[in-house]
Amino acid sequence: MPITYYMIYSKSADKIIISDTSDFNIEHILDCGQVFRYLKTGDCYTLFAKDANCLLQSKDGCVIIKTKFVDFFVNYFDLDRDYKKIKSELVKFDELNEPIRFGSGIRLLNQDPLEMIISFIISANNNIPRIKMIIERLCKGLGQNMGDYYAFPTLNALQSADESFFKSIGAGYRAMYLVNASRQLKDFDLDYLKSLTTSDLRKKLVSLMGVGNKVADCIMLFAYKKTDLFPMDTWTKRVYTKMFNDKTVSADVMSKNLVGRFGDLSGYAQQYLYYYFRSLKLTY
DNA sequence: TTCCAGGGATATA
DNA sequence: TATATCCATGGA
Repeated sequence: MPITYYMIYSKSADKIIISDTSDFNIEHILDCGQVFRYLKTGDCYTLFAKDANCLLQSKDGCVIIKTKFVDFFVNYFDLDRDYKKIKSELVKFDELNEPIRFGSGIRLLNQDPLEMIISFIISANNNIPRIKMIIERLCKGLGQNMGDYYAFPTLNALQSADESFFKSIGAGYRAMYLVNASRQLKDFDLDYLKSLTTSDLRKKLVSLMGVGNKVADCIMLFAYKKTDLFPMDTWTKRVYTKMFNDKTVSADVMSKNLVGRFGDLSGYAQQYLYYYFRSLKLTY
């Protein structure tokens, strides 16, 4: 039986080395809108996820990930998935040809469900620099002090905060959503939810205050690896309009039509399209 | 000054 | 079920 998979990385106690960077690009991964907690310092990036951190650096054609949390980040960066295969399937769609070439090093991260729920409630009708700033203040205000950084807050910490706190960090009218959603989450088993179908999980997530279909799709894509979905935001609506020359349909119908087109790889297709067209500042 | 950002809640028909 | 309006904030 042939072995079709090969390792793109090696790991030791304190670092991961990505030897094949054709499917791993730091900028592509960080700038495609799935993650908000990172800093650029010189030619390095510092990334924070849940209560862990790592340092990312390109060197001699490799990417080095320095961290105390090696196994956590092997999973986080989705290193055991074959992105060549995914891209070879998606590139059969003409409209994905250039976006895949442009964002060839994108990977869909396996992020923490609670962090994604809170982050994407904050993301609604907001822009990425402000989302980053609000989340940074959130961690500083409620997250555990890890020494040289702050962890993402636990659910208990989030539940201890009131509306005035969330307003003080700049959340605006989403402050009330964050208070209510945090309360509602006491009845959620976030690990169990992964076993639900995309449709059932979406129903569960949109019951949270501040979570609609788009935010739910982002949570499912970035925390639960549900890829038979296509989050429709202000950019991907423009992509749809450009692709089909039709801006009369609702976002839900757009999403449904695109999932009909890209199937189980829709979530990946969405990231390539989002990253490419946002970089072009596509307008109607 | 107005528009816009990884939209959602609410009222209304 | 489908559409209209309102919502904090700050950069462009």
